[in-house]
Amino acid sequence: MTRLSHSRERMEKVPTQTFFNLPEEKRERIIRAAIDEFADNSFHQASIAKIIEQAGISRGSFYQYFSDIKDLYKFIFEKSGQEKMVYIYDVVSKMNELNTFVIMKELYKAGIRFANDHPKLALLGNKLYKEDISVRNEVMAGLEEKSYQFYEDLLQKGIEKGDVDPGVDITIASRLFLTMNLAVVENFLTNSKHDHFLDDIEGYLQEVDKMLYILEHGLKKKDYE
Amino acid sequence: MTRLSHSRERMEKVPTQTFFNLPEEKRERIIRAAIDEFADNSFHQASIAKIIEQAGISRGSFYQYFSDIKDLYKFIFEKSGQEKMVYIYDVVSKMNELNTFVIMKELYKAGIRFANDHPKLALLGNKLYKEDISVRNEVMAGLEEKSYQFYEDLLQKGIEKGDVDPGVDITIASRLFLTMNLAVVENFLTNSKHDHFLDDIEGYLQEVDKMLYILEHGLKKKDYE
DNA sequence: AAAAAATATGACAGGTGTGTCATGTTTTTA
DNA sequence: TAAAAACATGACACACCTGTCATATTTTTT
Repeated sequence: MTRLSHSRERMEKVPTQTFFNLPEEKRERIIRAAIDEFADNSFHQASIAKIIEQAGISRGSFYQYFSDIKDLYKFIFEKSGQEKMVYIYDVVSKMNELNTFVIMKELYKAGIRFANDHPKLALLGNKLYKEDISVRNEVMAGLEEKSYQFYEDLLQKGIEKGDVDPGVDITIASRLFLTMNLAVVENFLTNSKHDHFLDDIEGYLQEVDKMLYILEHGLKKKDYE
Repeated sequence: MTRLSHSRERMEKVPTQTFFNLPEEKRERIIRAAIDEFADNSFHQASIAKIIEQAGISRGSFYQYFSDIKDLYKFIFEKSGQEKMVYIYDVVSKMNELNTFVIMKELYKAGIRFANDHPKLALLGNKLYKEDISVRNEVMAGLEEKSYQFYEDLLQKGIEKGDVDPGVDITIASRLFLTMNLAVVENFLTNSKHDHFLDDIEGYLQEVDKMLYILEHGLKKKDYE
């Protein structure tokens, strides 16, 4: 209790307490408007003007909740991360038992399911990974390194389990893995927009299998002569 | 001759004839300013205001050479492509003789040498590949498809030569190859900026070897039991 | 119900950018 | 050398954005 009252410090929270005191409907409206804006625009193209316009709040109010658009971006990105966790939690929890390549496949699949259910969040996240390092550092606040670390651990465990070739450079492989994951989601998002609406994403998952086949076996022809 | 005179049509060239009539020194100043601006900023952040400021020309003059900033971007991107050609021409010409994986390696190496000699051009090109599809289509005008086609041909020849596993999906593999190429160059550019200045790029090429090892052999452990 | 605290508002100053245009200046042509 | 063509210039109108602030409204506290 004393704890709690102490937590109301002079340091402002990053979305302000005021923001969380808001009636849920209004708060949701702001969040939705922000997601739309960040899904459609790069960090620098996104504007407070458009967000408050769509959310139907005044400029003055915006600054009562966030100190600038970067704070809002951070908040939305974190929320997105939490939502994505829901999709990959099951896979992560089985990381020690399953074969490394099965894990990888499940991670890719989870990523696609997330993108299917929350296309705007996926879009927004992918956009962020394409931003300059300076923007990424400001908004993701070290989350990127965490991703790499996660994949490095996965591969390291894979070597210990005997699944993964000990000859591969783990740092490089994890970069490759993350990059490929982004490309896979990106590809899914563009295809599901333009082409036929794949209501079942199973068809698309076959594409992922082909991708993983390459990642697992390489491009070289096996069993000569 | 009649041909040549006919080519002076009512359709305005895209950098205007006026631009090419300019004294070389002035033209170069504009090109340099544009390269700087496009290397430092995204398509939407780049501005005519800053370019003319650095080049020391008036706003009115700019519009005598280009109809808007997109035209300038196109022009610079094309120039950059021509310059890059110089680096990969040798490799391309040997495409039929050499082993497919040797070709790939040489292509990566050529990309790195290009980035080493012309970091701003490489930066600018990499930035463009990260832009939205709409921007890419406007500026690259189908050049992207050409890149994919090039890699698909390389892989197809590889299968015919017996180098490449016929089981791999060529479309996906070519996407992977292009993506990796971008990542490699990106990585080189960031490293050569922040860390120690690698005056010899040979050290960095070892990284590329590790990358290609994965692409060639995959991540899976070989020779079981 | 009066005072205090919390929340909301939009006008405003100031910044950056674009494309145009009337007006110069220089070069070429006749 | 006079007319025409080519080239250069920067002020201007308009657009879009940001962060602040005096003021108004609502809610909570006393």
